[in-house]
Amino acid sequence: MFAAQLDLTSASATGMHHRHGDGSSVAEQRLPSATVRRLIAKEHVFCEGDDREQVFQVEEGVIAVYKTLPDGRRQIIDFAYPGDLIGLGVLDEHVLSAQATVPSKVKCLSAAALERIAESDARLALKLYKSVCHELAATRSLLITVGQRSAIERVCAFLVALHRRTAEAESATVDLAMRRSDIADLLGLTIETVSRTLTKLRTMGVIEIAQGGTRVQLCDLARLTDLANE
Amino acid sequence: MFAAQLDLTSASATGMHHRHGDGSSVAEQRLPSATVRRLIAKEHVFCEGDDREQVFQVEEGVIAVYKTLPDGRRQIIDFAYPGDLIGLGVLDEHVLSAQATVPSKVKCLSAAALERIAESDARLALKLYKSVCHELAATRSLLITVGQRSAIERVCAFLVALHRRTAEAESATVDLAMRRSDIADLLGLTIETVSRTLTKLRTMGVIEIAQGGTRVQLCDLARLTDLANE
DNA sequence: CGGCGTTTTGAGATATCTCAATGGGAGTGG
DNA sequence: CCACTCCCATTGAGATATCTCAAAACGCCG
Repeated sequence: MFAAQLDLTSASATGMHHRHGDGSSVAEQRLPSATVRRLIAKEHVFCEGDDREQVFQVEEGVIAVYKTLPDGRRQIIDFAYPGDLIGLGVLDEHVLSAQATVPSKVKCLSAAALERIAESDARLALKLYKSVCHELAATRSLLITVGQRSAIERVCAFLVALHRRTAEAESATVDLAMRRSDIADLLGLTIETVSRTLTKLRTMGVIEIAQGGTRVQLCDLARLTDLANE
Repeated sequence: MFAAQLDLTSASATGMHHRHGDGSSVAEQRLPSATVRRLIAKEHVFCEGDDREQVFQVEEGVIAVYKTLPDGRRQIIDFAYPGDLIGLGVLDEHVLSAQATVPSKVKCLSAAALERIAESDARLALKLYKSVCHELAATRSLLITVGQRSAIERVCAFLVALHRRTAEAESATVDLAMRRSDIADLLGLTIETVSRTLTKLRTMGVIEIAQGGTRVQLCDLARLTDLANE
């Protein structure tokens, strides 16, 4: 449920989520100063086929990373939350598109600079490696959800993962910060099925939905985890 | 359709540039000589939860990398073919299981040694990074297949990918080298649906099936690609 | 207040699954 | 060399989860 975790800025940056940051950043001095870009809902960070000039780190909001089939069907690969890196890869072009689901901010970093530095800096290269390993684990987890689970299991797994990923301490409430269509395209379901499943969970007393369907209270997290089948 | 691509032997054989200037290959000296392990069909290379002491490179055969849900449903994440690396990761334990689908051979490499070397060798670390990027791309591609495509599209996509991955020059024939159940668990379908879809493709004249259902001739590769929806 | 995008709900259609039976090879032992 | 068995693949028929199409309700913003 995260694109990549990487602490590129050292202790000087505050308010970041560092998950496996392990000390100061070597890249710090050499990376050109990063600019921040604001995005409105539905605005693209980049599109498939664009030159991969930059890598982005989410600062605020949610970015949906996705790919579309020729006929328009869309699979969301990942939602990127603050701290996550998007746009990493080995090619010159982006192979995925990335779009804000709500008003967001991203920090723009030079892809070339990052990779040039990594060529001589094992610490940074290893960090990139580990970040992508984490992203890979998240993608696998989604693959399992989409390949094997029923609609209700998928939605429960999504809610549990979202909670783990974004919940502030103690709070059993998650903010969806996206449309039903985004959840549907992540889970390989239709909007209607997502909606029906959510109301079924509400009827079962496992969740409560507020604020126009965007704020979800997880009343029975244990039950929810159980329904997700791990 | 591949776990990870990495030429570890040439990395050391061709000599890498080291910042410490000792002139010889770090990887070469410190990677313990690799042993080769033979596996019979269905034998495991490693299981989820095992200590991640080694990383393996497939030499012969096919290895299914998978994860099972508590209730036994299984999602195959990837088939690893000769040259592919399996077992890379950031944790001390394997999070996936790996099992030969046919008699196979794997080269065993020390995970600790590999990662220790990568800590001081940016070239190797960057290779690991790029390998995992490729694996990530393959997993995403499967995710899209499983999340968005119909049964016939999934099977076509599988056949096309298998062909790209394993076909010798000019040959329009692929060797399945696995059971229907393996294909089903990769594509998120049932054995019966895979079987029915295959015979439908045969009826349509797009493929021919020989040798007890393991050898498939792709009579109309263009059509097959088309049916896969890219 | 009106309009727009989104979500919810309903009812019927359908792709895929489930359960069950049949068939085919490959290997084994007589 | 021929049964016999086992495992796997195929085929069929009915069940069902999810999708599709359609309408109504909601919430937000100008």
